[in-house]
Amino acid sequence: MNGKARPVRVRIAPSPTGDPHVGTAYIALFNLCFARHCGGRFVLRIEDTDQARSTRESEQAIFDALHWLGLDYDEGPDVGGDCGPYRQSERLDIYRREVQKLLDSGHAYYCFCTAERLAEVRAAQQQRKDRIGYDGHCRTLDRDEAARRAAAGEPHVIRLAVPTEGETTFHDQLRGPITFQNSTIDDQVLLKSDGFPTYHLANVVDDHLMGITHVCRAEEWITSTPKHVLLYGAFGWEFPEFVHMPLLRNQDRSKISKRKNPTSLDWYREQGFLPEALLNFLGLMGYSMPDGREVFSLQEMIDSFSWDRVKTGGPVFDLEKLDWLNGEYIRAMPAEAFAARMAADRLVPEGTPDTTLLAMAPMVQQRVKRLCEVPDATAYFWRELDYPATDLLPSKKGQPVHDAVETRAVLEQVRSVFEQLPQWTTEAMESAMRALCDESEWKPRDLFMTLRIAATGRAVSTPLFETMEVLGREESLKRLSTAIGRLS
RNA sequence: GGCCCCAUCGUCCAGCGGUUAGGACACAGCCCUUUCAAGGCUGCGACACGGGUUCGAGUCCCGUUGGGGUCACCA
Repeated sequence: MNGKARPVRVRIAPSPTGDPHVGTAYIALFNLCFARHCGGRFVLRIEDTDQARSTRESEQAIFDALHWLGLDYDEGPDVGGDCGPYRQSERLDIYRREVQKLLDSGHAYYCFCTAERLAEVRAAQQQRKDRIGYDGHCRTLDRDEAARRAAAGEPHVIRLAVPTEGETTFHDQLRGPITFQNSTIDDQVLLKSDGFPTYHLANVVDDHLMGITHVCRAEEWITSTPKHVLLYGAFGWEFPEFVHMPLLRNQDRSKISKRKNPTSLDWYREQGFLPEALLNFLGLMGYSMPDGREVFSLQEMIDSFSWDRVKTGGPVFDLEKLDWLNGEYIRAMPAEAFAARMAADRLVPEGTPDTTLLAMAPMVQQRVKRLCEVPDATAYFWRELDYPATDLLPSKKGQPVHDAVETRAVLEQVRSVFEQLPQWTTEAMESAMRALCDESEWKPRDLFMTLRIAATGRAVSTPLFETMEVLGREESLKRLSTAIGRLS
């Protein structure tokens, strides 16, 4: 359709407002996969044309989030490139220069309508159930006169003169041709009264100047695409290929939103989702591997990438599946890596010996889905937890199996066995305890649970003897004594 | 409401005219088992509806319904 020989160049163009959005990562992922698959380049452009809402903090958060995810761009504000500046607020002269061309060719016109008038027009249209849009009031103004007024400093915007008749069609990579009647397209503002361009103008000008060959963005942009197409036409520029990705959805199928879903990438990072897992999950939203694999790396997605494998239906964002996937990635980590991660993320007390972390790692990895669960899941490794004495008494279906006297007696036996155990190892402890069961009325199940409570303070824990091995003999005996004390 | 997009299990995907409609998450049961996990096995569960086209439609076309997006000097 176009760009036969042009090297592939794609971009994401987030606006730096609020927290870095999961949708940005989603679109970035697909752009990056396509670019890398074709040996093209992936660009980050900051669309900060909304002076009121854009902030530098938000911009920095976008950089950080993208880098955290490993969605590294080849060009961007913080990494440079040959097509800069990559921040629209630094390209204002370019937009003014370009929009002047449109003014000269009659494709755009000055508009002096006040916000009040526009509101009135809109209200009237709404009441009459008319088409909503600018009524063309200033379109017929004398060109020279309008230019004079503008030059004299009268507040104004510049609008696109959309043809009143005919239709505009563009090709979407995933959806085929999409047609709009020109009569339904508004005379969009191109340059705002503050001298800043609107998204529409800046986006088209920059995509052209930056050599963007494929505009892959979210589905919500489809309705503004004909305006962009008209702009390319007015400028006499070559059209890019358009690719509109489906929108991520809330459970109720509305566009994913902060109120109904966590949308901040910072949140995912804080919760302890691994970048690889989040990327994999996002890839699952709308994409599938040729062999049906659900767990795959970014590189594997890049290698297999094809628009043919992208779905158009809007996927519901399912945190439960992300949790499962994150668990898969956590379990797949080498124990050394997980241990290092626990320390680096301060999920464990500072100064914890590597040997301890390494011993714990396999037990913990298997039991958490998010890294943020680690501190609670390992609490009893660092301190003796409080618990009611009754937790120590084994019961079956609510009926007591051993009373406090029996339980205390067996714990004292256990303590003396453990004190004399030649080796403080899982194997030694387990065989000693099973032997004790053979000689007493205690079933392993009951004894082990009582010991589990004594050692960890919880009915749910990492494997008993492995845990006690990590705790060490001294600490374990101390906790046994505490338990015995509670039954006195 | 106008315009535009979309439509296979509850959810995410496979299917690109001929399939007992497959997999994953979740859920349920069983197994393993010192708890919880993890793992294994089994089960539950879908082509929105109506017309065409065709020897034959989940697959192609049209309509209906449903869902979504968009109608700003926000992107």
